[in-house]
Amino acid sequence: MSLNDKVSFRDIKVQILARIRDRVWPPGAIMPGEVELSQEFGCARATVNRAMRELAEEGFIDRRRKTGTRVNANPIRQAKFEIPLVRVEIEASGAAYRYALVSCESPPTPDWLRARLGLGPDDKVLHLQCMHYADNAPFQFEDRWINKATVPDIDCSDFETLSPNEWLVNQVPFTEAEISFSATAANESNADLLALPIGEPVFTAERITWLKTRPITFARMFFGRGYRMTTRF
Amino acid sequence: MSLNDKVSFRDIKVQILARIRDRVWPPGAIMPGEVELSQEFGCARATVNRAMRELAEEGFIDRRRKTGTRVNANPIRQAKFEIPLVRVEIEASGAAYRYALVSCESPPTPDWLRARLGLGPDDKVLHLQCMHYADNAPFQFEDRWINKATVPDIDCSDFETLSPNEWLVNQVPFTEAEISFSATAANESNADLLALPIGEPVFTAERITWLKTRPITFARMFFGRGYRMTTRF
DNA sequence: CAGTGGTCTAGACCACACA
DNA sequence: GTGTGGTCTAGACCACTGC
Repeated sequence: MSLNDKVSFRDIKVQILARIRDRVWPPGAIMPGEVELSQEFGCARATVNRAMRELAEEGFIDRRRKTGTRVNANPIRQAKFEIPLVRVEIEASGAAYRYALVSCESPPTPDWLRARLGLGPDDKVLHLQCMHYADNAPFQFEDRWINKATVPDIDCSDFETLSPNEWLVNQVPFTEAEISFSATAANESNADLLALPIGEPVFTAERITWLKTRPITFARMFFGRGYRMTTRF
Repeated sequence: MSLNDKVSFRDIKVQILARIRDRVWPPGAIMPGEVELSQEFGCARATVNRAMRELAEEGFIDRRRKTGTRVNANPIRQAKFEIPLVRVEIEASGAAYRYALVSCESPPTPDWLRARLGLGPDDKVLHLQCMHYADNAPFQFEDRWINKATVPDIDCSDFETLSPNEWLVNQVPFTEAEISFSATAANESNADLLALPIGEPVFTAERITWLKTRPITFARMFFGRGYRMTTRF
């Protein structure tokens, strides 16, 4: 016989989820406490605790001291997206990756960028544009500004063959990032490179990264026709 | 004095992250084992374990039995997005929410939908279209198909005043979902409702949900001008 | 104040993966 | 085999919060 196997926190998660799904504990209801459940399941309270902690992280239940745990009525569920390097994303799809630098210069810092990143009046930036291809089809056009104050040893020559994304990941750690996604229209600066007519919808990502409170880089990424970002849970 | 406070797994996370950021343990390097770290930090192994487990979940490190733990070279960091009800999202922004049903019918099931959801030849569907407004400005156009086999007690009258999204959340639990985001062009069916010229870029979300293996609903959501999905980490 | 979750400990055994 | 992470336990104390 081997019913002696210990109860795993995974088993408990499954059980609890089933009861939530089957409305044994309907949305908004208070569930039994950890002690009670640990007795029912025949395990330590810590085990129940881990199960419920994870369910709370996943947004199924809401836990508060003293009040107890209740089933979440509005399942504000969350979608996770992995944000890999472009090169990795392309290679994972089985396509051949190719990188090309389009332009690189050190222009005067535009005011909008100064405002966006909170740059001081004397901070200098590097501006560069590059393309990522998948099997020679345009996959992504990257338009990036780098704060020279945060990344001093930087030069256009660094990016002849290596994408700035990859270079930065390897050279500069970051502590915070903000990403946003939107739909924009292809314009003069990116339509040609993406092989799209001007005005065509383009899936667009913007990303700012900081090291502590100092801005490192601002990047806009324009994806080729038909790009989708997908997740499942 | 009170240096006697116990070491928290949070403290350990901070310490470890700092060492990773400062390249004390460079990307790809093997870190000390749990036992060693617990001695260094003066705490139980379980505490170090929890800290490192969370760091692994967050994608900073890679853990394997026997081999040990190494710092992730390619920070495949992940972005989390909350997917709340439209109504909640709008109200959270401080705007007034308004819902309007555009159309509702039970047409023959189109072949593309049959294929997309894996429906049988006799499965019937409900098709409905509705609008979500924020302060009377078009916020989202929702175009949804519901599988009547999975949601039997359903009728167009249910959606006169309550959005299908909200109705489904309250009536039908789901176990799995797939969401994807893309950029599309406004077309005859949604341009008017969103008050956009045809061809204008539209941020678009598609969502399929299942109860175990049975498809519940397929929805396309088209967002009004300038919509952005943002996250920070 | 009292009840519930949050966390830490010390110890144990297990599972996996590499040598 | 043997070392590392993975998990469970039993017990303890703490922290928040509603009464």
